[in-house]
Amino acid sequence: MTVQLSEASCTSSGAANSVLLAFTSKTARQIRGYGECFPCALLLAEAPPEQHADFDALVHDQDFGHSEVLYRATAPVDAVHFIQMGAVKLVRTGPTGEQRIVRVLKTGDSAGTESIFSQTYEHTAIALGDVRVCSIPVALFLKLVAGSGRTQMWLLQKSLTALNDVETWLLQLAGGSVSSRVRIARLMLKLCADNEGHIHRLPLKEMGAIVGLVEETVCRVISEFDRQGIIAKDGSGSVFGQRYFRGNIPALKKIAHEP
Amino acid sequence: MTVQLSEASCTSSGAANSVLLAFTSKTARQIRGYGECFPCALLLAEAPPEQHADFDALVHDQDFGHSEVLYRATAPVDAVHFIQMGAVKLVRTGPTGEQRIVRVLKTGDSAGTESIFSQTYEHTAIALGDVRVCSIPVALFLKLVAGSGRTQMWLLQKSLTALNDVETWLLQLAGGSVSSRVRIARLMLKLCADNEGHIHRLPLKEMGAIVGLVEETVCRVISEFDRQGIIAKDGSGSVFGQRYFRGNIPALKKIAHEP
DNA sequence: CGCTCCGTTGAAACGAATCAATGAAGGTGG
DNA sequence: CCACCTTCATTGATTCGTTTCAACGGAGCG
Repeated sequence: MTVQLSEASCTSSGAANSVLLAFTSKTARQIRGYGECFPCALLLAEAPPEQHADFDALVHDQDFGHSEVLYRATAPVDAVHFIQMGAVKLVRTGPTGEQRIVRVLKTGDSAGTESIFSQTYEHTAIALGDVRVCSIPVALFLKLVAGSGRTQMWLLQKSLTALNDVETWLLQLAGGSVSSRVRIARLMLKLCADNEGHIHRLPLKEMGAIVGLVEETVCRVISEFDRQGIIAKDGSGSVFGQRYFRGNIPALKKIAHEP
Repeated sequence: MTVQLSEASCTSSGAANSVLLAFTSKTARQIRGYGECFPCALLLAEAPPEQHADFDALVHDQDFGHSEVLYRATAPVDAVHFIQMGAVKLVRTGPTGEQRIVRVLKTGDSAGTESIFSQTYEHTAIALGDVRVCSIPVALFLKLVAGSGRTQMWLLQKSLTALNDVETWLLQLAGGSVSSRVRIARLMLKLCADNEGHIHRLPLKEMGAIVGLVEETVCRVISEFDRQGIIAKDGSGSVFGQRYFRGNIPALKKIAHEP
């Protein structure tokens, strides 16, 4: 039996060029049970059979709780992680110690692959809420990648998507002539968790670290949105309400397109 | 005769992981005369002989003058360009029309490769000063890449380097809590043309488009640097003086590390 | 010569950072 | 179970930096 497995079911951002990524084989789930994780399925499907044992021995699931560290900048690169569930922030530290969140990874993204050619990680990766990942030692990962053109193309595509994301980030969120109000509206649109208006809720300080604003300013803007009924602090009191906003997406989009 | 050809001689930013890129063969210059251009040399060395004719027919040098457009955002992707000489700015346009320079490419970088999986370009690429590039139709490029794992790894590495650059850009230059003075000092360090203190001189408005400041503010800061003797408007009057500043690099570095 | 583009400078308006103080929530240990 | 402590969110008053508006001079060009 042959089955088409496309990344569309796994990725969150951008329209994947599925021509390159669809592959025909037994589904990964059938192969070994890594079906939940597209990258693992791809790697396994492309690996020569004699490496399957390595794979089983070295690849493992890992769970992280809120604000736990997946890896730390300047630490030696030991593994790459594929996010099966949850969100992860990538933090950079500047020459004078200033910190800034440069990306937020969601389900289907990979963490650490930026650094596979470096000696040390370039970011600190921190879980936002509960996170489940597949971890692969970097040595094995490199071996598997080297042997598979398809995996290389997949990685390349992921990397280009990430590049695109960061540039969009830079354009739309980073300071400059755009008002705080607009920047935060744009940020909220980026942090959408679904199509129901659920928005990942970060601490105000973290939002500030993304858009380059101070905690208090973020608070003021969000309070204003709240007063205008554009967002609500979903089920205040419940755990849910501390993890998500509920937002009026069209209204936010309108603001995001203001000057 | 076998010769090691490493990209170190071609790239400008970051320490290339030459293990991956060094390849053993006749040098490209010997092969066909594309030796000046590392990517062409690589592609040609990796291409099967029957494609060499295509290569000769379709790959050609191209020159651009100051502020000429290499390609335009939203236009269909037709070719990728390897910069042999000069500098190119990549401009993005936001939802509300705001423009921002997200990267500046220099000799050894490639333009357009970000978009090889897209239908349309993501940036507008504009020459800064005189530029010479090698242009390859994207269809041929994709064919060559698909057939060569080494080229894929090279592209991947380039892409990761670009990602790294943009994130650094975002962290260090984009607004937020960093003062205009520091941001511009950092920008000037990025625009260094050599080790003699020559700095690429962009119109004030363009500098503003990079760091997210208004023309006038940039002017004030630069005037201040001038008054303090940190930079000079190299040989005012000469063509040279309109293309470069002369800067006191250590002094600029000192400012760049201020809070 | 008049035109436009670019750089330059000043004065005033605005927005965000800063400083400061308070309240709500969660965790800890008695 | 409650007092304590820490962290996070909130709000106000003030200060500071950057934008905005405006005006002018110089360079290049038709």
